[in-house]
Amino acid sequence: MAREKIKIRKIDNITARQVTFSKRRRGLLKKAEELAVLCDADVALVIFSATGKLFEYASSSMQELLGKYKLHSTNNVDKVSEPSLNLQLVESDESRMGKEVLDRNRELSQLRGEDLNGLTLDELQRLETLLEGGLNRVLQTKDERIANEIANLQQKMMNLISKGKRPRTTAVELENSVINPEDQGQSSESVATNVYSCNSGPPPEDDCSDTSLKLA
Amino acid sequence: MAREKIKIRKIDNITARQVTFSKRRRGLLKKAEELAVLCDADVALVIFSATGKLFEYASSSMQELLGKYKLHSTNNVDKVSEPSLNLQLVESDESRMGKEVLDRNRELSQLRGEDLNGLTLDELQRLETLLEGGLNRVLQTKDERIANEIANLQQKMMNLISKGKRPRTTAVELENSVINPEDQGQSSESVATNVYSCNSGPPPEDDCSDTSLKLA
DNA sequence: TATTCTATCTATAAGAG
DNA sequence: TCTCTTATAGATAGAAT
Repeated sequence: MAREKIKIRKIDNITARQVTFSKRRRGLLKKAEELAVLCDADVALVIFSATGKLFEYASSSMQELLGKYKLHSTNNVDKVSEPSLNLQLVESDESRMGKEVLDRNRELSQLRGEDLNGLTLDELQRLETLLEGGLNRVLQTKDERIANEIANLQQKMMNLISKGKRPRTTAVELENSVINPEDQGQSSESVATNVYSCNSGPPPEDDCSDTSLKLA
Repeated sequence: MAREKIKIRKIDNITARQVTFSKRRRGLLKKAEELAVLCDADVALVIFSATGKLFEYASSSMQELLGKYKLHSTNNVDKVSEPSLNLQLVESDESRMGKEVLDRNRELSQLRGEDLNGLTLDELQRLETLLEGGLNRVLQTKDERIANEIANLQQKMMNLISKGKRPRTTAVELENSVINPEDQGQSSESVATNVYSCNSGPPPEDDCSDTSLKLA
């Protein structure tokens, strides 16, 4: 836009490139602000020079804007935090955590109160997907944990049984017993109770209390 | 930069503002790219229109750039989590919920990956409850939003109908029509399509296109 | 709304300090 | 590296479509 027309490709001459960077950077920042003001838009602009220096503009809070961006963009927060498998260990980790914290913070503040009213339908949709994904992961982990605990308990019981106690259920019956996932999330005690409930009737009081103590 | 010089402040006329937004947005995106190419810089640009629509440019991966930004900017995660904006309401709210937010933050970062394995069953249970609550709030807000949009559209349609158009569905039928929540989050147009789908058959082309245009 | 058409206004490439 | 100057390329306000 000046004396001569130039092609849009990396400027070879280093000095010229730096000069151009300085000029155009200013222009870009200015125009970013103008757009935000004139059109009531939210604008975030981040520029890193080739030497790594940072320049930025944000019409409001950069954090807010980036958080909002996260909601709109591929809500793959996980995918985002994963890809840096190869390089900078500490660095990428820090930035990842920072990002995570920010994201979560924003999400939390949104799901906490009525901030939700400020969100668009699309944003709500993304939040929903996000929360659902998290919830599913939690549920899955919980179920696995419970299944493991139950397995452990069964093992312990079988050990006891093999030590001479007279079982009210055989080993085979225990293995085939169906555990109701609805009754999870409690202590070992309640799980044990659950196992007992698979029997046809309640155990005699003496043995029951005895076993419960050992399992608790 | 044209017929007349304008002052850099919010354009009052809505139409003019939108037109300007469209033009300047393009210009800004173009210049962002030019700067990146010419000067070998890393540039990230995020623009939200006043209506919440997202436009973006990133010279490389937006994720990488934002991560890089996090490192350079206030490396301070604490300062970041405090961005309680500018309102007293928010602030008091923030301090009141401060601890809880921090806790949830930790929990949420845990539900991201396999960190869940470090949690006890009880902790998982808490997480589950938390997420369920948030999810419910999001869903409720979304449903309300959708219901509102639908109501608006119905009102518009009824207005059209009352202006003499011969309806294929009566007002009562419209009110009783069941809207499928799966099809939300889109423009008025798609919702209108949805409403039409509640009819026994597709509307004649002439009227359909006519109404669609007026609703869009 | 988004484009197209101009007349103008801005940004900026070169060059000099 | 930044600034100022100046000529020119580029962006865009307003109007029309």
